[in-house]
Amino acid sequence: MKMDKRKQQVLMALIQDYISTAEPVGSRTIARKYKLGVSPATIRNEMADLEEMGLIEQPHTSAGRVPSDQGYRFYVDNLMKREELSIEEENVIQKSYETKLKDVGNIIQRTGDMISQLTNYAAVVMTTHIGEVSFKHIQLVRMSEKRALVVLVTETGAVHHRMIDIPESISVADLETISSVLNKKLQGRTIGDIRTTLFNEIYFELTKQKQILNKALELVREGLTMESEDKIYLGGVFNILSQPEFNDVEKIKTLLSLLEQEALLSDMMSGFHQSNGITVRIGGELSNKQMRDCSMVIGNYSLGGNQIGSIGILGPTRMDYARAVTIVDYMTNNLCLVMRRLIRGRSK
Amino acid sequence: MKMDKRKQQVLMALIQDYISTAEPVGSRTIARKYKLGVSPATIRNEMADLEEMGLIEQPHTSAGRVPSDQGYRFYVDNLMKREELSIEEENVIQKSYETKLKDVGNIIQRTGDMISQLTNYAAVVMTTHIGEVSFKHIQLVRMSEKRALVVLVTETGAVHHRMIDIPESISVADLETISSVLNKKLQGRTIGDIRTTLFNEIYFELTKQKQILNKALELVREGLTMESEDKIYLGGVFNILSQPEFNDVEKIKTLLSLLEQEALLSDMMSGFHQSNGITVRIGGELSNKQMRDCSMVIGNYSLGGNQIGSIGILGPTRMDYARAVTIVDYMTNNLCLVMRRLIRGRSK
DNA sequence: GTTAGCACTCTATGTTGTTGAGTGCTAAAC
DNA sequence: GTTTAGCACTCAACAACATAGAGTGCTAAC
Repeated sequence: MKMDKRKQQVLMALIQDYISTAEPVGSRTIARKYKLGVSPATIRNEMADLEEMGLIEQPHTSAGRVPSDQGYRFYVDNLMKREELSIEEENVIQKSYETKLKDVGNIIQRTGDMISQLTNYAAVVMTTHIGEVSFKHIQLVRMSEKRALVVLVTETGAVHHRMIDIPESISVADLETISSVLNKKLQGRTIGDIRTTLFNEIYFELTKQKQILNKALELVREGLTMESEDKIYLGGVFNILSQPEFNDVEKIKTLLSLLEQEALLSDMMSGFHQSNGITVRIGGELSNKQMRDCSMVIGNYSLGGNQIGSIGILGPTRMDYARAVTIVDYMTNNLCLVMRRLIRGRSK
Repeated sequence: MKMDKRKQQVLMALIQDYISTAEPVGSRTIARKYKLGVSPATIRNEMADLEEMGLIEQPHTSAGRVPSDQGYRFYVDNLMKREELSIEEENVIQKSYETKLKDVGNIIQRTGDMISQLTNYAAVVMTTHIGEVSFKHIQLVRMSEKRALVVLVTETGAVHHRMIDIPESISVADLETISSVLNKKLQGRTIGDIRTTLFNEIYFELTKQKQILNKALELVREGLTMESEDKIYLGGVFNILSQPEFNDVEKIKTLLSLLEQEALLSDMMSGFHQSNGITVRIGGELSNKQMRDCSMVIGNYSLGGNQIGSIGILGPTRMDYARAVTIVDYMTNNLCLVMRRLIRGRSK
């Protein structure tokens, strides 16, 4: 079946109406509100076609139509128009970053709060796998005879830490030496680099400098593999409970139990590190099938060319995609500036 | 009115039954299930008295009775018997801590997971105000011409960090010097100490050692006042949604919007740093009146005599207080050992 | 002081009827 | 060939009503 102009108009009208009312949309409503210049009967025919094409569906015989996942997909890909944020909204956002920025966590949290406030959906903000980020500083702190804390600072100002075992023979001074050698050697490399290639080199350097046990380095290596300890901020969940599709306690429970699993969230957010653009995952397209009532709009933010994290908006499939995309777009671009401000200081 | 033995028995039976069934309890049920050796009619009389005393109430005329906040209070203070955890449960808990402990956050998260799993309520675990904990290491890392990152490691293995402004004239070497002087001077002091008393002393030392600008120290001071950046873990919220008192979407929304505010949570948890024991806050006793359908059982955990955090169980007022208290008790004590293991390494 | 008996209350549940929105189909109009 | 008016039909949502059952308080007897 051909997707002619009018079918598109009908689909567009239907989706827009459904997005704003959450009620199945009938032919009469479309004819009346969206002035396509044809009668309800004609629209009924078009709708029958659209249904056959799998773009819309009927909850039950005597109800209006509702967009299907495929319908939303077509809308997002072909019909949707980008919006702009209003000046006031941009001001609100900028203002929220104005108070002293203290650390990355801070920024992430504010970003998430802002998003959920602006959209009335839930927001997910996460920092990507640490491997892609440049090394800034490492410090080994001796906590007891057997244990030390590895503290790793990345170029982005993120701090990772982890406790490791140390041989009892290593002194505070030794750890200091190790720290300083590492700092010299690792300057400017990415964490990924370090993990995979640099070890032999450093190992050589260290044995030359001092008779430190083989084990020392292995331990540092162990300390460095802080596998994917992404920080995830999730907020505004209660927002999406206001959406009429979630007035069922069972659904809320499932959703919440899923959202509490950070691994799962992180999973859903990842898988498109490649793209610079914004990804929209609709209903069943999400990696987790239990989330089929939800959609996500996801974008990556970067610093100095490296993608260092993602921003996601989580809402019902009946979500205002145009607005969500606009906001993710704005926020990802903005985050880059804000991060730079955190690290470089206020420029003006 | 006198609270005689039998009234207590009736109250006890009523509360136990209500806790397990969530249904208003009638006189017949008590007579049948709890074998007090009297007829329903007698129990009705006793219940009328208990109601007059404000310990139980009637949702409506033809329903059974339900404990009031006061009723639960009496139960918790006078009637409730401490339980013991079963050996299996203890094993499960111990096993959950067995995999490599990497940092404090790790431990806190596992503790929270464990609690919500064992109780089917929500768990809140937080680290207390940093001021009470001893200093271990400080490091200033230069991030750009104008900015540096202060990284602070406490004796408990917690890492705090914060970005500060620095004068452009300060070099990496200067920061290194400052770091090392600070490290020497601050060894073993508590953060609170440092903030209030030690500054002059260090200031003197530093000016003697090197001509570093006045500003440097002020900045460190600024960096140190990381006010109450408590980390809060909250998990298992979806558990408490299974409780029949939360099958109302409105209630869930209110609850969730409250729980998303960390400040509020932190508020509810604090206010009894004094006590070593376990605090039970029932319904309206909670600092936030919107939470009157919930109760919390809260305990503090400590390390080397210092209270360094709190554990809380959040459930409906109709909560199994005996079990909650047992679990909080076990977990707080256990956490002390686990923390020590994190820092000292496995002892055997 | 305790208990059996009884009238009374009130929610929860199920039944039934009604309403109204929306459809698909047909035949006429354009 | 496309569009539209008209109409019979379907189905969820809602309200009105009836019924059952759990539980109470009171009274009078034990």
